[in-house]
Amino acid sequence: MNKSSSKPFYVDADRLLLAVDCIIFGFERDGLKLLLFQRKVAPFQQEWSLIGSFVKTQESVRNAAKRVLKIHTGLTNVFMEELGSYGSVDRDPGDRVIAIAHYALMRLQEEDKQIAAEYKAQWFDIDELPALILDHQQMVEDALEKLRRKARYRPIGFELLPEKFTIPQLRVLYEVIYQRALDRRNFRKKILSMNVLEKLAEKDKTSSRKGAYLYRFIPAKYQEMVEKGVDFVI
Amino acid sequence: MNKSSSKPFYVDADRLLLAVDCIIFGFERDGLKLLLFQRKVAPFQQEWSLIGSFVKTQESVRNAAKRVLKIHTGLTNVFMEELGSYGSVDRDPGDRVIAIAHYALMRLQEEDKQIAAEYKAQWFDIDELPALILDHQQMVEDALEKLRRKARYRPIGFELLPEKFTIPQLRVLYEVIYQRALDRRNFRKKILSMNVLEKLAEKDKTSSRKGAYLYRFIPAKYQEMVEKGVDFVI
DNA sequence: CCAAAAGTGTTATCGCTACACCCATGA
DNA sequence: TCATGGGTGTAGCGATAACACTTTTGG
Repeated sequence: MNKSSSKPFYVDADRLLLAVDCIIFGFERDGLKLLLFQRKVAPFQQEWSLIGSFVKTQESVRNAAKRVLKIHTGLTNVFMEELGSYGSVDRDPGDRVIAIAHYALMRLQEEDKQIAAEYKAQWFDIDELPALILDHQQMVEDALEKLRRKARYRPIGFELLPEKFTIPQLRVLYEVIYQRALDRRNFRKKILSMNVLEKLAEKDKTSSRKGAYLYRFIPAKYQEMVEKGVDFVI
Repeated sequence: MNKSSSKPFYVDADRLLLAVDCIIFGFERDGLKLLLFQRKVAPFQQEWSLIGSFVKTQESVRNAAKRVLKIHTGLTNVFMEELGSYGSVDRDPGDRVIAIAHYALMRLQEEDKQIAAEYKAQWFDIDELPALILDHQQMVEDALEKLRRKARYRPIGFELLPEKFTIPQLRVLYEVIYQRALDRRNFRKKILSMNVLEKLAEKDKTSSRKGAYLYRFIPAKYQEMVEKGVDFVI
């Protein structure tokens, strides 16, 4: 396949470089993390950067973003969504490049940290980020804002939990996203009133002596909730 | 300037066609309209299409969208926002083209209809659209959903009104966006409780014998509201 | 004088917030 | 036995929703 296309249409249009950049948030009990890596190519070689790649002629934009994610984390089933385009003329002194930013959300586990290390990538605490190249700082800020807003009307947080989880785990997740404490009783009440959780007989005892009951989403109800766009927590 | 760039970086990356498409909503008392035109170029020549254009090397994505808007409506100061990218490989049989869709919102006036006519563009009732090319139907649906969601936490509707407007006008606007009737008393109460409106001495008598008082936004309060992202109406 | 739209208040309900004590358990 | 996190209920407040009559005025 020829890079500049063999088709007979649109022959006068400019051809541009199109990149995807991924803002990858990691969720841990003590806060949100961001995955950054040291750029391998010039310009700005070795500086801290979001992970990204150019979009190829034979892949969709979304697949390009998935490819980037897989390469740098090994993961494929991660919540990811488009943030928006960054298309000013001079954003990249290396050339005219339009970036389509995507943000992803994942639960951080030890294995993820190791994978990241292999690629010279590193997880940073969200409020202790190093200087980033280009407009990546702006992308991160925009992604955070979108994430928080989104969490209000889509059950985003749920994407981050294992199949079975406890209510305190779910609450901590939202506390991390919103960066503020939520009332335990009110949170439980609200969540349970949605009737999307099924209480299991098992308990998780990893974080307390007493143990907390595990829950699971009822798939049909959960799906319904996603579609209706339920107003969530705050 | 060379189309395929003279810079020394990123030489191995594919170069793609990037387009902007604009979903232009027009607001009238009797409902939302959409601006469509008959495509001038092959493939799909003469079929109904959103308005769009390829992004040039020397313009930002946003400016490309503004350019499209200006060409087809003559307007420059219109509320417009990015909707998202449409980047699947086969979306355009003419070539590999990534589209970045934008949606815009404007108050429809007679003059706009004339301008549109000159360009063989036409305003359609939102629920009487003709078949559209490519994935434009999908773009319109996505834009509508985003518009309605957005209207809940940003004072979008206000962008559509003239400087002086009546409360019934504002209400009709939200009724058109949400496609349902709103209670007159509750609407007025809620709007006034926000303290962003200044009541003027004049009345608008174009739509009733009694006449309705004109109002104006208090710029500082309005700005504040935009930034805080007030929860709105429903 | 009447048609047509503008303007106005009250009440019931619901959801959110704030808040404090007991429970189960492993060490 | 005690330290730690899990689990529970209630009362007050504010916001929303439902609802009907009066006012103005051009024709």
